[in-house]
Amino acid sequence: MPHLSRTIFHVDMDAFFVSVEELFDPSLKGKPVIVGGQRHERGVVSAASYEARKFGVHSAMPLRTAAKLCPQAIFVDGHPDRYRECSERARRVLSSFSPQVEMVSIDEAYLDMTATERLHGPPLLAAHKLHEKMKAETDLNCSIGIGASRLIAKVCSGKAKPNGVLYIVPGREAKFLAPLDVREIPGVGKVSEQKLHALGIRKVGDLAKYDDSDLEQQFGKWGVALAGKARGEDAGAWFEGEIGADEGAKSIGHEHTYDQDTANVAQLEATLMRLSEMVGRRLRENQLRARTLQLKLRYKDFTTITRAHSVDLPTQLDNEIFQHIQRLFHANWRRGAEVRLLGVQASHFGQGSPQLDFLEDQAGEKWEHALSAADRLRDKFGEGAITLGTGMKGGFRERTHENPAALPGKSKRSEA
DNA sequence: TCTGGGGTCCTAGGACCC
DNA sequence: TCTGGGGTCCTAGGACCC
Repeated sequence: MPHLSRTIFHVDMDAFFVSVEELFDPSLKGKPVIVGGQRHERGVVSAASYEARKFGVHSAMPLRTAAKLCPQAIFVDGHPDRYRECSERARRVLSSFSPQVEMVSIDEAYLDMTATERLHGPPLLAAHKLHEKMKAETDLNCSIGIGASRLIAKVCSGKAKPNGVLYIVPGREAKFLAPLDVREIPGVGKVSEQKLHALGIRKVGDLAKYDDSDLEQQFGKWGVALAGKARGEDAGAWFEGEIGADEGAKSIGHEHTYDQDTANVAQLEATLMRLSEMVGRRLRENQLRARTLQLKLRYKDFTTITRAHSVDLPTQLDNEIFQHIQRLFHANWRRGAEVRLLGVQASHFGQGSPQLDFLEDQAGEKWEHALSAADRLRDKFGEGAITLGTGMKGGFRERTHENPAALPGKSKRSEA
C-alpha cells in the first residue's frame, strides 16, 4: 500500500477584528488600534493592530494595561455581527478551493487540499490563488500554512504572518519543529511549558529526544500526544479526525462581568434571568434541548465556582432554565459577598426520557412554540419588540413554587 | 497589569449498578 | 461480616484556544 500523505492548509486571517473595523472606517488604517472595549473598561484586548503591537500590546491583555502601554491607541468596541459576516464570506472563498473545510474559529480554518493538484496546481500555487481570491472577495489578508498534518499547517501559518505562505514538505517536519520553543506547539500553554522547563525541555527538539514512556509517566495521556506532536503528527482529540466532519456544539453558554462588583440580589437575579433567556433562545434557534444546566459564579477576589444540575427532561425554555439556575445560585452564593461575574451554560443536548405526562408534554410544546414565535418577532423588529406577559413567565407547566415573574429588572432594553 | 466571552477537552472522586 | 472489580453517570475544577 502506497503511503499517502495529506496536504493540509491552515488559513488564518491577519489581525481579523482590526482589519474588519478598518473596512468600516478606513481612517483607522496605519494607526494603533485596539479592539475589545474602551480604555478604562474591565475587559481584555480582543485584537490589536500591528502598530499597537509595537508597544507591547497583545490580545488577552487587560484594556487598562494596553492603555498605559499605548496611550495614543484608538480603542474600538467589537462588532460580532460584522465579524460573523466577513467570516462567512471568507468561508465561501475557502469552500471554492476544497469541499473539506473546517472553520475552527471565526478567523481560521483547515482545508484538506489532498488531491486537488489537477484543479489548483501544486500547494504553493494553490495558496497564491487563494490569497488573491480572498483579497478580491473580502478585501482581507490571510496567512497560509501548509503541511501534511494540521499541526504543521497551523504552526506554519503563524510563522507566515502577515499575509504570507509557508510550506513544510513531507519528511522535513521534525527538522522544522526542533528549534521552536515548546510553547509554540498548539496545546502547550503556560502550565505545560513550566512543567516541561522543569524537566529541562525547552525546545521541541528536546521534547523529540525525550523518552516517550517517560512523557506518558509525567503527563499521562497528554504526554503521549506531546510525543507525537514533537514529530509533527496530529495527536490528541484536538487534532484527530477528518477535516470538515461537522459535529454540532456540545455546550451553549453566556456570561457577564459587571462593571462594578455587586451583592444586590435583585440585580444578580435580573442578570441570571437575562442570561437564561439568551441561552434558551440559542437552544431554540438550534433546535436543541439541554439536560444539564450550569451556574458560574465569580467573586470579587476572582475565586470562581461552577454548580451544575441535570434534569430528566431536557429543556429549551427560558423559565425552566432560570428556575434551576436561580436555585443553584441561592444554594451556593455566600450571601452578601460581592459578585464579579455570573454565567449560565447548557449542555448534554438530546432527548430525555420519552415517558412524560401527556398533558404536560403538550403544554411544554405550546410554550416552546410561543417562545420561538417571540424569538422571530425580536429578530424582525428588535429586542424591545416583544415582552412576554409576566403571568406567562411562570410557564404552563407550573412545576415550581418559585415565581421568577415576581423579579424586578426583567427588562432587557434597559440593560442591553 | 488586575484579569472578557465564547468554547473544547481532560481528570478525578463519588454514587450506583452488576 | 468482610470484600473484588469494572462500567457509567454526575459533578467540579482546570488547562487551553481564539
